[in-house]
Amino acid sequence: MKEAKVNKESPVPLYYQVKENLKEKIESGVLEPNERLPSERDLENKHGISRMTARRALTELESEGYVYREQGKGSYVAEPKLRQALSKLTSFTEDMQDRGLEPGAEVLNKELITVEDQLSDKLMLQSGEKVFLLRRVRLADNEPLAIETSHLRNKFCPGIEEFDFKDRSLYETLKREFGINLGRAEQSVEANLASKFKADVLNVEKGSPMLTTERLTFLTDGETPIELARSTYRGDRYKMLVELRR
Amino acid sequence: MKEAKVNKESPVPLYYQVKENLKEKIESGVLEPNERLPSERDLENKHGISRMTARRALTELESEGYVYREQGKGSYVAEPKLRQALSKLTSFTEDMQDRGLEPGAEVLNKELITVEDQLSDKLMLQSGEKVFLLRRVRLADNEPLAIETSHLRNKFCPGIEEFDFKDRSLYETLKREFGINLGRAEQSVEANLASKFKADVLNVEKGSPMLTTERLTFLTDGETPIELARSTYRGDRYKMLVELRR
DNA sequence: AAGTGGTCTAGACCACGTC
DNA sequence: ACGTGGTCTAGACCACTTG
Repeated sequence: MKEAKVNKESPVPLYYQVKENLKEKIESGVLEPNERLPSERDLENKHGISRMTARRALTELESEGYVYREQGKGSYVAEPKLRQALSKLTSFTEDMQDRGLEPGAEVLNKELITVEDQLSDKLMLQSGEKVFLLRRVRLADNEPLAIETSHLRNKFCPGIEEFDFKDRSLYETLKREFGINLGRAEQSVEANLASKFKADVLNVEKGSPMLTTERLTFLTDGETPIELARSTYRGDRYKMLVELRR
Repeated sequence: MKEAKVNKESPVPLYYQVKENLKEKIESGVLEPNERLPSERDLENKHGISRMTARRALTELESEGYVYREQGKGSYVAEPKLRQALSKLTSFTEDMQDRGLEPGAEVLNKELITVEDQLSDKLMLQSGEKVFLLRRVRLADNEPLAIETSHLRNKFCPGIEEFDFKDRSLYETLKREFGINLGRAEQSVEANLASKFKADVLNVEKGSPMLTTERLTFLTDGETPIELARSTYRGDRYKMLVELRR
């Protein structure tokens, strides 16, 4: 009985389909913490795939903290706290999902522009190079939480301005539609006060505390800047989490 | 020509031998940044292993930041900065020195106490366990920049209350006087407004933006909490820097 | 056209944990 | 004895980059 839970005709890799399938069951609570997951051989039979493919889905879930595995015993759902994405390069969408909130967006502004000044320097733009500007209000469980302004080098994602980003992750679009994987980012974080405009959009009082981040994101070579994003979060609702080492 | 660089009789996995072999060449500088690594097929032939095994060595090096890979091109040595301090666990003293500022401190409060509530939970205190509390104003080039309150588990550093912390790094003291090395920390960051007390101490207006961090620091086993520190930085003077990785 | 990394198969043997 | 995850093989086809 090969239940058709994966689509072998799809361009989406099989291991990825299986992985997302399981991740969804974990995040939705269908599979509870410390509950046993299907074994590699189970997945092999159920989906009609090879063991190495089933295995890859499980090992990636393990490395992302969704699952822990014990030799001779099985694979189990990890405790939620262990999968908190600390100090990882995540999109707003992933960040909210990790916190158990429903991410959303309302597009304020979307256009192709040319820019001058320091923004051009940080992105190391060639002269006249076009930038895709996307400004969105970001929602968590339908409440406005942040204003996010992304500047993307359009030469790496031509035509991206045609997509609707209301319910679409920018990073996921870069990966799926343009084959762009991100490598690392340099981020600064500071505290300031809400301007009249931001206060109105985020439904807080003018002068409320805000957490502002500026993120410069690079491709996997670690050197080519692709995005500069500025985000302003409601200080009363958002706490940033970081894991520090050594 | 199967050069005997890996030992197939060893209990050490083949992929791990190949991985460590390459990592050593990268760290020693035999392979320079952006230099091409052997392809998967090269490693296959050179070591007499299968491609999947060679592949695993390379993909793990990639996920650890030693290598970046590009489809159709090859695998390359990553820039050292990418694998260095992404988010370093640093003291205020080190942080200021990195920025080229002169660190300083004024001790506001220093005492041995017993605590209840959530602080006790976070530090996983045994009942009745003493905590060393140290509250200081932190200075940068002789200007007040932050208020820092540390709670240390006194059982790991008995007698620490005798030291003067005016011009002495707490972390440096733990290391030199008590042989305590820190492993990792979980830190949260949020924005809020200055209270009357904090505003006075830091010489700003009440209601100014402040960046507040709470850091739970663990020993090198990664499990034993030793310090809980809460810091409040002037929002107009301090910007936190973080490096994020995929 | 040749080489590269990305995905996938259908087997195999092993170490480990449970019954 | 049996099922589990850990390692490994020897192929295969694909998409992509470069000469």
